Amino acid sequence: MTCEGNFTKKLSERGYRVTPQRREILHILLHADAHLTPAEIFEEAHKKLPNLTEPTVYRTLEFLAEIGLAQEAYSEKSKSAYEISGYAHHHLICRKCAKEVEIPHVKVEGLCQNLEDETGFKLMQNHLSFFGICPDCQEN
Amino acid sequence: MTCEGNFTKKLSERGYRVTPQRREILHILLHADAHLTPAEIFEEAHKKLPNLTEPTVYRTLEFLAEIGLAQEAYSEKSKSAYEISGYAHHHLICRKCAKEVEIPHVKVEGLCQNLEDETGFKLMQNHLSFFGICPDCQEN
DNA sequence: GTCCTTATTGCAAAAAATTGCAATAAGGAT
DNA sequence: ATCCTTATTGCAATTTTTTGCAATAAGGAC
Repeated sequence: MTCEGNFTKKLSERGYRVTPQRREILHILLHADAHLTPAEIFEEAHKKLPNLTEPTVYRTLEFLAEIGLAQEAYSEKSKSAYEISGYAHHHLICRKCAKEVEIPHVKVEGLCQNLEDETGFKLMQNHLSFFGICPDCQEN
Repeated sequence: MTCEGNFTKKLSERGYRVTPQRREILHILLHADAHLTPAEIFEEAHKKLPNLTEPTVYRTLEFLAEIGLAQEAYSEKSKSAYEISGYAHHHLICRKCAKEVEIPHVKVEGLCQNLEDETGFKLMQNHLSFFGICPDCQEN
């Protein structure tokens, strides 16, 4: 089974079709160590699938996010970026140098629980982005 | 003094120019009860300033956010939206019906403090968006 | 394997957002 | 009030993202 097999299995189990395009995009997301923009994903996937088009990448990413296999990771200036859905985690991003620090979900869990209790909302929060200035940039 | 006077004053105090475009966009943001998209702001401002162009709206919003007079309020699917900078607050947004509940900053303050202490980052977090399903939509 | 249904893709076109640069006008100096 | 400097704007062109629709191909039935 290829590395994205677990994910394509979830697709077919849920009645969605497994296409080369979806397989390749999942593959790329799985091997990315950070989140990627649609443009980056297109560039990469296009090497393997020469007649893949941008609209397909955009629609596939949106689709994968909708069914929960990928998630949108908001980055600066509302440029969109995506990453594979894994363990819930969050990012602290420096507004100056763009350095990112990962925040484990446990840190945020208490707050989420409180919000759920108080508002009755069921949270689907698997990626928060906090912005700030990192220690290095504070000095300069 | 017009209603946006406080804001235009801050502009000139800090050496930025006060232009009809900036004045009008501030005016619109001030009278909005929610955050607005660049397109909505353009449409509105264009009535008063017929030869205002989109690029100016985009650049002005980005500029106002940069100097802290406005802030970007991330909404769904990374569409950008802006609101005037006031008291820090956050939103809990329903992914189904798009209903929004405001979350006062005090709820989030503790978490922010922890993150600052642990990472050394200085947070500039004046607007977080939490996503979930609201009580009404959970029933249906 | 072949056929059938329809989800998914690619293409073409449109809409939204961004960029570079010359023209304009804000605000200080005279 | 007029001039000067340069931040800011508008225009034109580009890039990015989205949409509609016909063509294709995934997956089930036979």
